[in-house]
Amino acid sequence: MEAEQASNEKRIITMKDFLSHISLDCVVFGFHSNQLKVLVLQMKTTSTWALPGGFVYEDESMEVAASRVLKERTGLNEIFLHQFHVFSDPQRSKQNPAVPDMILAGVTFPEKSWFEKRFISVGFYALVEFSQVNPQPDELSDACEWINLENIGILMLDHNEILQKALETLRMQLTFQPIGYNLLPEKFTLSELRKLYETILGKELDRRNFQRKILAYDILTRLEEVRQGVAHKAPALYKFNLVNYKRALDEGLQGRW
Amino acid sequence: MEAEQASNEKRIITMKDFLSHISLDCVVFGFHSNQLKVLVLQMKTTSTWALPGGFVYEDESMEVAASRVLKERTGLNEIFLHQFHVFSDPQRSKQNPAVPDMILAGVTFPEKSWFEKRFISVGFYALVEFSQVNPQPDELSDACEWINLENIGILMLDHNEILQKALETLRMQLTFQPIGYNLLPEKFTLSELRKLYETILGKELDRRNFQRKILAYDILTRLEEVRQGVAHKAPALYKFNLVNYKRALDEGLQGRW
DNA sequence: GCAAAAGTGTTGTAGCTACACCCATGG
DNA sequence: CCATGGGTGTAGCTACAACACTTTTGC
Repeated sequence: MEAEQASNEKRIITMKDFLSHISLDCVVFGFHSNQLKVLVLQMKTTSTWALPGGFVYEDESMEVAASRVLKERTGLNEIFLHQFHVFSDPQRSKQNPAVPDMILAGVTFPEKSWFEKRFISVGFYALVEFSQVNPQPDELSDACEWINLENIGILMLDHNEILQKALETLRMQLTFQPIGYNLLPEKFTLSELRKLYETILGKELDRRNFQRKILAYDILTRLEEVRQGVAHKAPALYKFNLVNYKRALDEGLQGRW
Repeated sequence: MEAEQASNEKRIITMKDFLSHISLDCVVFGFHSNQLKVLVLQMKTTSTWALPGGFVYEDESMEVAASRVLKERTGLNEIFLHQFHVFSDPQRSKQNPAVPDMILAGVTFPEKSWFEKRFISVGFYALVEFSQVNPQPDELSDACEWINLENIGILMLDHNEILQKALETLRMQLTFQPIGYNLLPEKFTLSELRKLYETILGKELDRRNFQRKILAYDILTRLEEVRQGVAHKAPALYKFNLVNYKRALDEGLQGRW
C-alpha cells in the first residue's frame, strides 16, 4: 500500500505515453454455391492479402466507420455488422506491410513517427448477401475478391487470427440466433439453409431433424413456388417471416436457467 | 463505380482526421452477503461516481493495461478479466467531468486541444473474490467503494450504459460457462452459489433442481466440512474441481445443433 | 416441538436423435 | 425405372420443471 502511494506520487503522467492509433478490420462473410466465402483485398506493393479495414473519423462511432468502409468495398448500405473483439497486442502492427501502400496512396500524417506507433484494431464481422456485393479495392489494394473460407492462405499482420475469432463468434451466435437471414437471398430452400449451417459449424446435420427444428421456430414462410430446373424432386422455396424472426432474435433461442 | 474513383482521387487523406484517444473502463463484480456489488470511484472535483479505468501504454495490450489498472484499484494480480464491448459514440466524452481532476492531478498533455478529442473506450468486466479486494482510489478520485448493484445511481459519462452491457454479457456467459469460481471464496455452500446465480439472472431458481443440475456438471467437490454456526441444518461446503471446471469451460455447457 | 433450511426422490412433459417410409423428378 | 434428394412420421431417450417427502438444526 505504501509502495502504491509512493509510485503514485513519483509518476508524472504524460499523455504522450498513451498515444495509440485505432483502426478497424472487417470479416465479411458471404455464401455462394454452398460455400462460405470471405471478402479479402490484395495489397499493392506486397501482394499480400488482407481484410478490408480503415480508420475512424473524429465524428464517427466505430460502427458508423465500419459501415462506411464496407459501403465502399461492397456498395451495400445497411449491412448486418457486429463488433466482436479488440486486437491490441503491441507487436501486432510492427513492420506494417501496408505502410508503403499508404505512402504510395498519398496519405499524409502529422509527424514522421506516426507509423511507428502501434495500431489497436476493432474487429467487426459482417453478413452479406453474396449476389448483392460489388467488390471494390481501396486505395492501398489492387484487388478485392471473395475467397472460399477453406482456401484462405496467409493474411497480412494478425488478420488470420482476426478471421479465426470472427468464425468462433459466428458459431456461438448461430446457436443463439437464427442467422441466415443476412447471408441468403430472399427466397431459398431448406437444403440451402442447412448447408449454410453445416458450413459454419463445420459438421453435417440430419436433414430431417434440421427441417423440423428450424420450422418449429416459426420464423420461415413457405412459398407456393418451388425451385425449378434442379435434378430430382423440386424443393419448396421459403422466405424469412420478419416479424417472428425479430421476436426470436429478442428472446434468444436456447439456454434456460 | 466512377463516382467512387472520382471521390478517391479528390480526397486527400490526412491522418490528423483520424486521431482519437483510447481508454478502458472496468466493471468489477464482487459478491458479498448474497448481493452482487460493483467497484466504483468518486471523482474529486465533481463527486460523481465512475467506473475504474485508465489508458493503455504503447507497449501494452488492452488486457495488460486493464490488469495493471485493476491491480492498482484492488491489489489483486491474476484477475479474471474479459473485454466485452467498445464504446465509441462520438458524443460520449463531450464535457468530460474528469478533465478538471486530471489537471488537478498534474496530468500533462501534448497539445491544448488534447482533451477536446473524443475518447473511445474498451469495456472490460472482471470477477473477483470480494474479501480479497482492498479498494484504492486513483489520482482523480478520493473514494473507491463497493456498491450494491441495485443501489448504483447515476455514473459519469456513459458508464451506466457500460455497466448495463457488462451485466448482459455476464448473463449470456452464465448460460454457457460455470461462472462462480472467480466470485466465490474457496469454500462455499450450494445455497450461496445459487444466490449468486439468482442475483445475476435477476430471478429465483428452484433450489432442488439447481442443486442436481450444477452437481451433474461434475465441477464441484463436496467437502467433509459443513458450515458451522448458521441457523437450521448445517449445509455441506463445496469447492470447485479445477480440472473438470476447465474441461467444462472448454466444451461449453449448452446449445447443441 | 416447530420453523426453516438441507438433502433426496419421483413423475410428467418437451425436445431431441435416429431412424423408416413414401413422393417427385431427371437422367 | 432407378438413383437421388424432398417431405412426413414415429419410437426411444434425455433433460428438465414441478412437485412430495425426509432430515437436521437453532430457538
